[in-house]
Amino acid sequence: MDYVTEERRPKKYRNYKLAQAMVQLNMIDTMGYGIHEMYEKQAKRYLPLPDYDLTMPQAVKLIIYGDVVDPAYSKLLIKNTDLSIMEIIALDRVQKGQNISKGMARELQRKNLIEGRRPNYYVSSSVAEATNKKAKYIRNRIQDDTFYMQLILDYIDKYECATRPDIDSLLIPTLSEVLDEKQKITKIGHLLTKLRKIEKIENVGVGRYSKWVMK
DNA sequence: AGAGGAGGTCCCACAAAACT
DNA sequence: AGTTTTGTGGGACCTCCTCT
Repeated sequence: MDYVTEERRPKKYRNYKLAQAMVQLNMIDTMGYGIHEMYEKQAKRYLPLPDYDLTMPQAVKLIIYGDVVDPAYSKLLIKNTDLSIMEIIALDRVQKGQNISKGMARELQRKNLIEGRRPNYYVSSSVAEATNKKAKYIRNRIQDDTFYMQLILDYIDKYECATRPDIDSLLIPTLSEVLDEKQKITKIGHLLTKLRKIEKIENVGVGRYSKWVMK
């Protein structure tokens, strides 16, 4: 992220000849402006911005999207050509379901560029459609929870019972990237409590031997 | 027996939406 | 504009099991 902003871009290389040699040996990209340029080019083409995967300690994985993920995002960019690069990046994160800072979220919300509630923001495609969309998005969000709950119910229905690890491995891959591992566990805990409260399922046993069954 | 861990429950704080 | 409702994450606490 830092390399995208002005401060972190190299203005010139201190050892020009060394840099040239490294370029010729394909050890570094042409002029060191690559990352910033890629972001700008993708934005100009109304495409989703590149992502970095830093999970591997020895390598950096760059994902460049060749296709539009969220059409609403592209429309928005076309209509708002005066957005700053940081705003575009933040919007892009929203459309990918990733986290953004509170301050940025507030700012984007004020400009009617995003809707929804932390941490479930959505890119709004236009102010005129906002009211329609809002209802739709809220419905989507509620649907998400019922979707997850249905997954749990289906699982228990099929296998008659489910342990917590069963349910975790069932839901964790499908939960939003916004949540980290710990938050996902908490969320699943809440979902289970919810299901128990509406008396769909019940918990038997305790600790390692606890399992969920249909009520 | 006691420490530590796993899993569940309850409740609180916070923020945003909905309501009036 | 102020108030109420709702959704969410997180912490404290409880029970019971396992390990030493």
